[in-house]
Order: sequence, then C-alpha cells, then structure tokens
Amino acid sequence: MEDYNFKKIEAKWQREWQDKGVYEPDLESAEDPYYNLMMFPYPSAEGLHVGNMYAFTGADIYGRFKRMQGFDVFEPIGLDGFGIHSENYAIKIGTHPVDQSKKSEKNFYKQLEMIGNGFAWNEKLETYDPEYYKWTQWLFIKLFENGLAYRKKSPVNWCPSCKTVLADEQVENGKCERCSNEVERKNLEQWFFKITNYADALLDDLEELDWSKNVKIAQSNWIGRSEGALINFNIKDTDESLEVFTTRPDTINGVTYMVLAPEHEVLEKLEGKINNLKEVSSYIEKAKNKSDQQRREEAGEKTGVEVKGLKAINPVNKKELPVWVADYVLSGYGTGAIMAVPSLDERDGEFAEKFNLPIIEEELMDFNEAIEKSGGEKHTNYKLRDWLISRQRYWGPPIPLVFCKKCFENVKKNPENYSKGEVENPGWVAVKEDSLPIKLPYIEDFRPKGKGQSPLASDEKFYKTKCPKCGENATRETDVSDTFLDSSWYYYRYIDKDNKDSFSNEKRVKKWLPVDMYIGGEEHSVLHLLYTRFITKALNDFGFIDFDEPFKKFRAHGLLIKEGTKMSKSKGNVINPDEYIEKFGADVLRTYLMFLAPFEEGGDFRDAGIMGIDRFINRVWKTIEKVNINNGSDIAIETPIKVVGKGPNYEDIGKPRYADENLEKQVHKSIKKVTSDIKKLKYNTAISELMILLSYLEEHKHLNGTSNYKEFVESFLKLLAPFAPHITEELWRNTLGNETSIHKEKWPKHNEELIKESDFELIIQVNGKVRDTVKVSKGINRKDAEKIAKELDGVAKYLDGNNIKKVIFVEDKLINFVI
RNA sequence: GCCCAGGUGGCGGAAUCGGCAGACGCGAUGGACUCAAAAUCCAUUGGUGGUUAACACCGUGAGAGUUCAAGUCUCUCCCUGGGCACCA
Repeated sequence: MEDYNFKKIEAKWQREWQDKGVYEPDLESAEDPYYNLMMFPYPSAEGLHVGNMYAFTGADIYGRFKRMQGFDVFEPIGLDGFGIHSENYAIKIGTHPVDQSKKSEKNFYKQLEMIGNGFAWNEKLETYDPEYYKWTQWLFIKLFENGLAYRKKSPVNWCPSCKTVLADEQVENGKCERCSNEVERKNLEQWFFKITNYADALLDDLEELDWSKNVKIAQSNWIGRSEGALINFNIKDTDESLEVFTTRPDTINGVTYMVLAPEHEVLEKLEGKINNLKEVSSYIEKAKNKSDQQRREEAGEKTGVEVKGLKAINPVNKKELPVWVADYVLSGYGTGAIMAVPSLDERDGEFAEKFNLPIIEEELMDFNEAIEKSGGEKHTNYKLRDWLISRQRYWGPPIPLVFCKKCFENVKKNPENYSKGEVENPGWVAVKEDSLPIKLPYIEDFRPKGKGQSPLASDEKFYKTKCPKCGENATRETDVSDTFLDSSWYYYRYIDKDNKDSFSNEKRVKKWLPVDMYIGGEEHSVLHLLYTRFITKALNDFGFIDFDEPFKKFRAHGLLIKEGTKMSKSKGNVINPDEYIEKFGADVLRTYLMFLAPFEEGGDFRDAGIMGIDRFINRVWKTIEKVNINNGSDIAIETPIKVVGKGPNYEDIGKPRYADENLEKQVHKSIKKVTSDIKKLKYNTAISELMILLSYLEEHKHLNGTSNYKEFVESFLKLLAPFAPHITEELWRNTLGNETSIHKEKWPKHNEELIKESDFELIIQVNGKVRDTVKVSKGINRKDAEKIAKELDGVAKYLDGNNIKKVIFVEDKLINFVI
C-alpha cells in the first residue's frame, strides 16, 4: 500500500483529462447541452485569488454533477483582461498592459489548471484578443446603428485618480469602484447606451428569472420605477411653467411651495424676473461645486434660497406658491422640480420648518381625480440612467466611430443615407464592419492624461483617418469603451470563438443559449448582470437571437473570509491558493472550501479546519485503495454486522453502530441526500453526508471482496467525484480497474424502497417535555401508541396520580400527554 | 433613514411540515500505539446541580405572544454583515 501522493496523481489526471478532452463537449452537435458558466476573472492582481477559486470550485461541482447526470456540459473559462482594472495593475507595477497581459495570462491559466476544474480549455478566450474585441466593436456599431448609442453633454462622474469618466453603476458611495477615490462631477460630452429604453423590460422580466433573490431586489431597486404623474404649475405673469413629477398627486391641495434643483433651466430663463438674483446665483454656484460626497454628508441639513419674484400657481386650488431653489432636489431625477407638501413629506417638512414656511394642510384627493383636475398626466419615472460607455483610457477596445465634418452637413441634407445613430449624432459615422477590428495601437506612454481624453488622442496615426461613408478626412473617436461591454457578451463567444464571420453562429446560439446556470459574485448585481441583460435584450430586438434573457438561472456565491475577518492585502491575511494546493492538494482545498458553510453564504477559512478534510481524503484513500475486486461473490445484505462503536447507550456496544441500519440502506440514503444537497448548492452538508458514508464503508470493510461492497464503493466514489475529482479518478481507474473516466459515469440513483423504515422512535412527551422514546412500527394507531407509552416507567412516574386532560398524537412522530 | 440577509457550544456550522437542538468537522480532555514525538486509532466533550451515577433543571441575541409543543410562527427591541441613500 502506498501513501496517497496527491502531487503526482493530480498532475497525472489533469494531463489525461486535457489529452482525452474529457470536458470538451461537441459544440456543434451535443445532444443534451448544458451551459454551466462562471463569471470569468480579471487577471489584474498578483494571481488567482482564493475567492476566485472558491467561486470556480462551487460552479465546477455543479457542472460535474450535471455532466454525470448525462448532460453535455460546457464549462468554459477565459480572461476579462481588457479594461481599467488590468490597466491600473499594469500602471501600479510599472509594466505596459500589453506585456503584462501576456504574463498574467500565463500565470492565471497555470493556476486555473491546478484547481482541477472541468474546463473546456479549447474554447478559452481573452477579451483583449483582437479577434475578440473585433466583435465588441461590432456590438457597439449595432447599438449605434439602432439608435441605442448617443453622445451628450451632461454632468458625469469623473474619477480624478483613474482620470476617466464612470457609469453610475461604477460609483459606490460616491467613490470609484476601482480605486476608491472620491468621484467628482464634471460636465462633459460622452457616449451613452440607452439602457433606460429597457427599464420596464429589465424590471418586469426579473420576475420570471430563477436568480438569487438579493440580486433581483438589488436590480429592482436600482431601476427604481415609481408610478406617479407629471403636473404643470404655471409661473405667475410669465409664459413659463414648472413641470413636476410626483408619486402623490392626491396631496396636491397640501402643496405649500415649489422647489427647483440648482441646475433647473427656468432659473436661467427667468433671470430678469428674480429680485434677489445675486443671492440665488451665489447659492446655485455653491451647490454646483459640491461633490456628491459633500451632498451626501450634508443630507438632512437642508439648505436653500427663496427665488423672490417668482410665484407658481397651484393648478387645482389656484393658490399662489413661493418658489425656492434647494439642492435637496436633484436635477437628474424626475423633472428637477418638486411640489413640496410639508405636511406629508418628511424632507419637505424639515425644509419648511427650517425656513419657517407656513404649512398648508388639506384633505387628500382621489389619485385620478387630482391628475385630471390639475391637467396633469400619469407618468412613470425611473432611477436608472443611461450607461455611460466611453472611457478616457488606453487599455480597451477603441470605440469604432469616426467624426466627419462633411457628413455632419450631409446627414442633415440626406438623412436617408445614414443609420439611425448617424442621424441622431450628426457627423458621427460607424466604421465599416469589414474594417474591424480597429486595433488598439501600441502606445509607449499609455498612462491616462487626465485632460478628458484618452492617450489615443496623442496618436495621430491612429485618429487621422478617412470617413468610411464619404471618404473625406475624418477623425476617429479616441476614447475606448467601458470594460463591462467586453464582459457583456463573452458567453456568446465561448460557444464559437474561432468564428471569423459573426460574433456567434445561429445554430450554436440556438443549441447552447441562454446559459443554463451562471454562478458569480453578488457585487455584480447592478453592474455586469444588468448590462448583460440589456445587451441580450438589444440583440433580441435586432433579431440576432430569439430569447431576451441571457441566464436562466443565476446563483450568487457568498463571501469567503479568513479567521472571521475580510481578507485584504493591508491586513496581510490574503490566502494564496497555490500554497494550500502545494501542501494539501487541490482535492483537499476544493473540498475544504465547500465544507466551510453553504456555498451561497460564503465561509470562514481557518487553517486548523483544513486538517479535517485532509484526514477525510486520506481515509478515503486508505479505505478504498484496499478494495478487492477479484473475489466477486455476493453477500446477503442482512448479514448481521458486528461493530464496536458509539451508541446512545452502553448496551448498544457490540450492536451495529446505527442500530437498525445496514450499509446498503446508508448508501441509498447518502445518494438521496448528496443529490438533493448538490442541487441546492448545499455542498457543506453533502460533504458531511459523504463523511458518514465513509465511516460506514470503513466499519463494514470485512465485506471487502464481495461484489456488493465494490458497488457501494463505486457509488461513494461517484458521489465524491465532483468535490475531489483527482483522487476519485485515481481510485476509479487504478484500484477499481475501470477503463474510462469516472467523470463521465452515470450519477447513482437511490432506491426509495431500500430507505423506507418499518420502525420509528416514538417520542413520548408529558406536558411537551420528552420523557422517553420507544421503537414501534410505523403506522401505529393512537390507541396502541397511548397504551405502550403509558406503560413505560419513565412516563408512568409523571402520569401517576394525575388526570390526563388531553392526548396529542402525531402519526409516526410523537405522543404528548397533557396533565 | 429605507431594503435585504443573519444572530445556535470554545470555533466553522447542522436541524423538509412547528415535533428528541447542537449532524458533520475543528479544537480540547483522557486512553491505546511509541524510548519519545508526530501521525493514526478509541472514548468523552452545551451549561449548572448531583457521588465520575441515576436523574433534575437551564439553554438557539433580549422581551412578550400564539400553541399540547417554538431555533422555526407573530409583535417589539438590540446587535452584526451587505445594498441603496434627500429618488419627490
């Protein structure tokens, strides 16, 4: 007998799996396709993070389970290496992103191989590969041509450290999602995608999705739909009016005053009528200079100035209302103006109190009547804003558009010659599809400049070009697109990554998509997971696909922490998976990670705890390595089994450890439990069950040599295979002598008949307290149960001399005497 | 402030329907093996009282409630983690 040499064995099978293509489904003609996808990593950090490994292992177990259930599982892997995260890392360590990506790529793929996942390596892809981003650019053009991309000057998020603009989703608590620096507001002209066109669809379709609940809630909150009304308030003695959005038109009689956001355009238009213009202007100036961070900190402490000279008229009761400007009203939401009802709205109340405004209290009207009487209309408002897609950075796909002065004129004269996007953005012309990819040039000084332009703007050779439409001199867009565009469609590419003619071919899309199971981090609830849904809905509208949701099922894994605290470089408690693989092997690390806690809840990694799994895996080896397959005689399952072990009472010593169990029953129980646990991603309890089953196998090793025992061992190995793919393969092939991989075997099925118990422990309670238990046959009736229970000493002494008021009998469970 | 998830031994965590709380693992203690240690194996391990017993009582963040019976259901409150945050 040899000790378990995991290093040799793991490497051997990893090689063999790749050579034999065990995990490569036939993408063209698989019969039962199952797309098991996990969020691909961005190789920006020093190496594969144990958090990545945690996520991948959890997803891989599910994939292996599905494969053994007979599906043609496709589990691809790739690198999301284009974009600001990878570029920031390159800047940090002082290498060029082009060189860094090559290094990271090698390192990451090496690490990803070591964890022993069932990846379809032939289909790996990298988002910075020109053959990939060619289609990212193609996608951009499709969105542009169909009127879903537009250029607009507006106040946007600017990260002074990353020196680029950011989408709203990429700002967390006023800070840059990437570098945690405070984000500023800048008025800039940028490219946007009209994700708001899909606000309703993105919200309504959530309902049908089998996704983690939290993610659905987060998306729903982010989209932030509210139903209400738009109502106009005329401004006295002018032709202007103030339009407000309100969810409570029924409160219109309680309107006490109006409030405008500092950016509201009426303030500029009616400048001449404002009596205290100086005061108002200075307030506006101050408010505009406040960062989001400041605004947030000051929230609650209301500021504002009355706009003297302007009065609004309540369209229902004709009351004359003062107009205020205050930054608690946001320009980006609704109409940037509100009707203030201090008697009902907490914020308005606070404001009114601070500025001593007399509060009007009136009865509520009927919702619809109020809208009608005010001359308003029903309206739905959203918090969701359009996706700001341009980045003033180097390491990303150049936006495939060109600005042409001639076309700027022509498009107005002959709009029929231009696409929707070109008409809506005069002068901007999409490059021709056959000239894609627009390759990212190698620029020595790739660092962001902070002038509101990408480093590409300093490369004349890059941006000077001819207009693809009219052939005149033109200028390329020099910004690159957001990295979340790269990752918004990668699952289309995996299934057809060498396709030169389209971003994915129709037949394969039909076969494999939408994705059956997607696993990833919850932090992408409103980033990646929202963007991908938008892109899929757009592709559906363009007629490229016939479904409108990318992922049928999504599960978020929990957060992995270390010894009770979050892992971070500054704390120095980041787990390096390589070290553990080196010391214990991939199987042990995989199984330990999954044993910590329910996969969807995360877990606490403790160095001491891994020993338990190390022991378990070694016990698996020791027990099964000795299995004798040559003597194949059958045994009678009923053979009494003499085992010394723990039991509930001393009298049980010498009896089977689990009094009425036998090995076969336990095998079938375990099959049932492990199967249902894996389905629910409760890997921790599945592993517990496997530990129990192993104890049974150990305790019944005197049965070794019988064909039954071999069968039980086979079942055990299959159940363990998704968790510990290497050791199970070794035992399956070498010890049990099988010719083909265990990972292609059929998942065992349990036989319900064999699990059925004829007896059960009847619980006997007196006044709800357990006083005794007794083993009786299932289906025992109330009368018999009562009789048996009353005769037990432990029960009788409590009942003695007492009047039984009531007897509760729960079939096959308990009997409770109430005295 | 709002929304979501959670609070169970020394620790990570179990517990379909309300029905024996603490599965499984770690750690700890005692023992076997060993010259010794490591490894391995066996036993014990929620708390208090009790003779190391039988047994009794207490025990799932706190307090109330519903129920024959509550970790599980209801209400109030406290704490932790996450998300959103002046969204009209």
